[in-house]
Amino acid sequence: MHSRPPSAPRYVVVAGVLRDAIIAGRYPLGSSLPSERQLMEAHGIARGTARHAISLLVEEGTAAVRRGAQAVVIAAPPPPEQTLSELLSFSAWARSLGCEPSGRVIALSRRTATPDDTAALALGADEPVWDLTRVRMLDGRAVMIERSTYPHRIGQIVAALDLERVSITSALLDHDIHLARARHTIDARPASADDASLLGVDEGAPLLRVRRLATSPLGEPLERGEDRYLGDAVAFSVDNVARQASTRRTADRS
Amino acid sequence: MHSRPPSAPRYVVVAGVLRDAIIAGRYPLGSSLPSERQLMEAHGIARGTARHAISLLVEEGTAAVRRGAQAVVIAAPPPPEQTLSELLSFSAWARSLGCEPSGRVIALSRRTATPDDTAALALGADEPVWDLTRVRMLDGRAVMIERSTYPHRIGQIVAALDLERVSITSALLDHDIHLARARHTIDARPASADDASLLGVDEGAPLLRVRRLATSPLGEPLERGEDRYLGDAVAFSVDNVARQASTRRTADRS
DNA sequence: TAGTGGTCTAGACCACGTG
DNA sequence: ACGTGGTCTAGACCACTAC
Repeated sequence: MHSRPPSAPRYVVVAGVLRDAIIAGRYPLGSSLPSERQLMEAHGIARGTARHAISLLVEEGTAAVRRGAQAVVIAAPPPPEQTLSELLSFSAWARSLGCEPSGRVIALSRRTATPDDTAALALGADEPVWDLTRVRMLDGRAVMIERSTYPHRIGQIVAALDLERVSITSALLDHDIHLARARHTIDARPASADDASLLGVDEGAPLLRVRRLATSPLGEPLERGEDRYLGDAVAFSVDNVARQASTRRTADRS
Repeated sequence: MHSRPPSAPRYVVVAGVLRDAIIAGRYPLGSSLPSERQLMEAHGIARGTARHAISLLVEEGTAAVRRGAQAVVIAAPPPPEQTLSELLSFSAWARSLGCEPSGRVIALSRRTATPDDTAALALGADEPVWDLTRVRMLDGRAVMIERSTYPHRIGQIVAALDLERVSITSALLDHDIHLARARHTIDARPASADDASLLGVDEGAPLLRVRRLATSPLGEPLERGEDRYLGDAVAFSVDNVARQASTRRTADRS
């Protein structure tokens, strides 16, 4: 069963009941969910609340709705992970895979922001920033090089951490700093000589490059990063639904 | 101005008014949008309708809301593209870049589905499928190899097309077949000998591999594809918001 | 403390698809 | 023809933020 905190909104509770019923096989793939009016009756709620519940299932890709027909189950409910934090936190992701995450700090230093940094991180001129380079490992195997740049306010906190032991994401949370949004840009690049020696591959080997800008709930940039993954170790999955603007192909930069 | 069809829902109209005002500089980045009560007054609408309008801006990443405070502008409104169709249609994407799309058919053939196909495309055993391989070009430069597999029902339609001239996506639309959802899995692979000669690069060059499963609004698989892009010609961007489950890193398959 | 967004109710009319 | 989801109204109470 999907357990929920005591006083969740009614629409969240109802959505959870439906999810559980789907998992239990009560509504197989392709079958219809109860109509909004039926949900009103069954749970003693108003129609708006029933609609809200179903809309949660639609957002997460579990159900699809058509005008004039009841909602249809089109996929199994996803596990209740914190998807974004898994994407931003290597540690959280590794643990969800059942792997032991580890890391080695290659470099940590303070410097003056370049014009490039001030634009991307919305800084004033000449503000200091922090650079952090790490090699990240799954069960002892190096799979990724992570190069991050932090504004000084964040870098101060990061620099004080035991980076081999604690997760930056969760340490920032302790300081009430929430990474709430992120934009990732993904392409393929050949391994440089540096990359190659850090990851133990040949120079020129295909790496998946992920450039990242993570922001607070209000859009203030908190971290700028470039990760390079072993091309055959990691993949990114994206779900796209018509009418949602989340993923796009971008032009070449050559 | 963002023009809209005559009888759009009120909440869409109001959202459009807000978008236009943001673009016009009336609500700069970081400023507050009108409160829901103010929108009720200004547009003569109920609060639910005002909420709905703002929620559109939140979904598309233009605004952010916090309990107790008015919504805040956190980004410029995105262009009114059909993002998914741009992702699924090379032609539409190319035109949005101001490039001339073209393509060359390498192979088109019918064969019996493998167990792999029947699982991915939800087919019966031994159903026929169609394979299509194309090289795709932007302004005459080969940037991508596209390998698609279609169930027979779709393949029939595709095989009858002048593939050098018409877009498959729009041709399917004429047959009332809507590609409404897609899952993309992205990683980096070295160019095979075949890839290399088709794209005019060296064997082993880094390619961005995108595996795709496109489905109807109800989740019926319509196309399975594997695209290989020149690593330095194309990138994918993903926007992630906390609490939404759209993108994830997946484990290695080695 | 005043105003805000988050939740919820109880009605209503419409366009649409399914039976 | 009927039931469905899509839209919209007009209230209400609460928890939270800003001042």
